[in-house]
Amino acid sequence: MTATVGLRERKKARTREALQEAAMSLFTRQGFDGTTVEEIADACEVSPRTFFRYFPTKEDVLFADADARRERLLAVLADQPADQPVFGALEAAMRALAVDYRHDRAALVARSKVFEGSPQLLAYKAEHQHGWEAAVVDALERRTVSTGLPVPREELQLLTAVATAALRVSLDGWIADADGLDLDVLLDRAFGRLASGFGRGAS
Amino acid sequence: MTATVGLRERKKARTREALQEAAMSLFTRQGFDGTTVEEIADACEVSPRTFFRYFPTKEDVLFADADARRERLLAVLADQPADQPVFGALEAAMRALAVDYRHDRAALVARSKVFEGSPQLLAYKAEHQHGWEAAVVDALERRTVSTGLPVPREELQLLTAVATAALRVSLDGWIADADGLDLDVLLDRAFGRLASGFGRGAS
DNA sequence: CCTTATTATGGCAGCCACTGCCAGAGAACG
DNA sequence: CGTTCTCTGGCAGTGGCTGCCATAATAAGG
Repeated sequence: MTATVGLRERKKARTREALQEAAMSLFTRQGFDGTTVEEIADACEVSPRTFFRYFPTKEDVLFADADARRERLLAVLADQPADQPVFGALEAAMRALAVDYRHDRAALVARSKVFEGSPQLLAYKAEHQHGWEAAVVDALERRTVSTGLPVPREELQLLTAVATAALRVSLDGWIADADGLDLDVLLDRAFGRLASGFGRGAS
Repeated sequence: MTATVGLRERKKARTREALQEAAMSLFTRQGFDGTTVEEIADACEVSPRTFFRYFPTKEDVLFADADARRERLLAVLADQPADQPVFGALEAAMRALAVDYRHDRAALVARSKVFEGSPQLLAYKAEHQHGWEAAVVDALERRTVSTGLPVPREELQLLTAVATAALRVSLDGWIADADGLDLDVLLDRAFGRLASGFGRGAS
């Protein structure tokens, strides 16, 4: 175990990246379903068997970035001041995530196109986000426990689901680019609506 | 084309039902992933090839009821009075759906257990619900257009996502049976929270 | 250095979901 | 009764995914 990254780890990282890039490239050209693992592996001069040593499924090759983002979101959530209300903390976290997305809209759009082409892939993504929501709820629960103000778990679930929906709708609108609005504006609208409630809201 | 149901159609319906029941039975006993299509087909004395003539995927054998429910939900939505605000109509529709679920809690719990056992299946379910949300948004859009009060599509998406989240959280809580509360009570809570907004809500 | 333990990789065989194709058995219809 | 339609089964094949084992390369230790 060398302190500096050994030759082995560097090579692994390179292979991993190469697989991701080759996959994304092939997917955009011929679709997710129209691309076989063998093709991806061949493009990197690796055996298909090796592909599955890096990614448990063909889908997972598209979720490495998302996993990193998830970690960052949880970090942001943990960094929120203790006196911040739960929903406020959630909104801050979602906005932090949005900042991340804004950097590479083109990539997001490309990604979105790939996803659209395969129901299976969309399903996988939905499940991924679901697990992600569960992680957020857990984080919030730990947070509220430590502040001494217990919030029922079911309420945390609802809050998280709602905040996630706001982010999702905003992102979808931004990607579709219906009217060239900035992501921040869309987020302002969505969270604004949530804050004011639906009691006697829009017709 | 006989007006009365011919022998052929009756047999088809019976086979279809038999497949669904055999599948559910096997899934509960040995899990979704631990059951092959061949086993299901054998249990009904049918070839695996035939199974796929009734259901496009192994997963779909579990979604026949859900499809029927979706139709009913859209019908309820269409029946809402024109002066009903959008969110009110959504809540009414979700409550109608809940009435449906209440009838057979045991079945729902069993179903839920089967789903828990397979991430793939959960993914499929999530995608299914997503398509379902899209259908609701479309219905709402037609509705608001006909009442002459246009509501931006993005707002409808947010409303639908939020209402769906409320139903989902309530159902999950009811199934988990944390404290034996009735489904209606859980729905009251969830929709109550949504109505009052999150602006300065719970800590 | 040279030996030894780790670890990454490739290839093979195999399971299972799913599909296209074709042939045969039976219902529907005249 | 004959014709037509459709449901069905079997077969072959693709592709995702896994277990197993041999091999080659790297890392660790003397």
